[in-house]
Amino acid sequence: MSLQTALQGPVEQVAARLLGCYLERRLDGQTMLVKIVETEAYHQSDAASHSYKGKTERTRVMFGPAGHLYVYFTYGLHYCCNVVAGPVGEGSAVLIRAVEPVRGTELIEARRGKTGITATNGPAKVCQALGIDKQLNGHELSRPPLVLRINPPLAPSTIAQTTRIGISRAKDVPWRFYIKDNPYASNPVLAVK
DNA sequence: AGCGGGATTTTCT
DNA sequence: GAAAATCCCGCTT
Repeated sequence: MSLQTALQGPVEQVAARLLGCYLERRLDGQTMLVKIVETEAYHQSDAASHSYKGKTERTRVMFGPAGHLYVYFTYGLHYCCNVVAGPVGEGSAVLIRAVEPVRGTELIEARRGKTGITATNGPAKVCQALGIDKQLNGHELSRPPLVLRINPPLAPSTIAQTTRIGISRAKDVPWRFYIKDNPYASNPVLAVK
């Protein structure tokens, strides 16, 4: 399955599709490999999305080709990263909310100053762990030093679908996805809401 | 265990 | 000028 094929179609479907896929990050001569365990979908038709009000300097990448990385800065000190989805001209992307370390766990925990699930169970934590900042905004995820590797789709019965976290508009849109029973998914308790 | 505030800067109104 | 797709610490129960 190619990267481009996996990123086309409805963005909420892409968000579910990215669960179980790997991100490979080269940094300072070392490699970190993580599994995506939690995502959220955002689309220009969605009031919670940065792309809702149309293309701006900040959201330019969201409207570009699929497979690029959209990085934004928020709350004065945090970065969050998204995988751009859909055709050029459509403002859609998938927020990477949580990952599970597969390789390079020691480096990840050292970069975060935390161990265990608290090292990577939140969108800004993922960026800090993997060293993702504004320099990687617009980066092509088919090329080093940051590669998105598509894995076989997970069985639907292993995926949980809920409303999104940390937004004030379109709270009822159930576009958050995570791998059931995965301890690295952030705050599973919110699933019932 | 749960709540509340502070950090800190980009972006849009 | 205010809000923001967050995180962490410290205080209270």
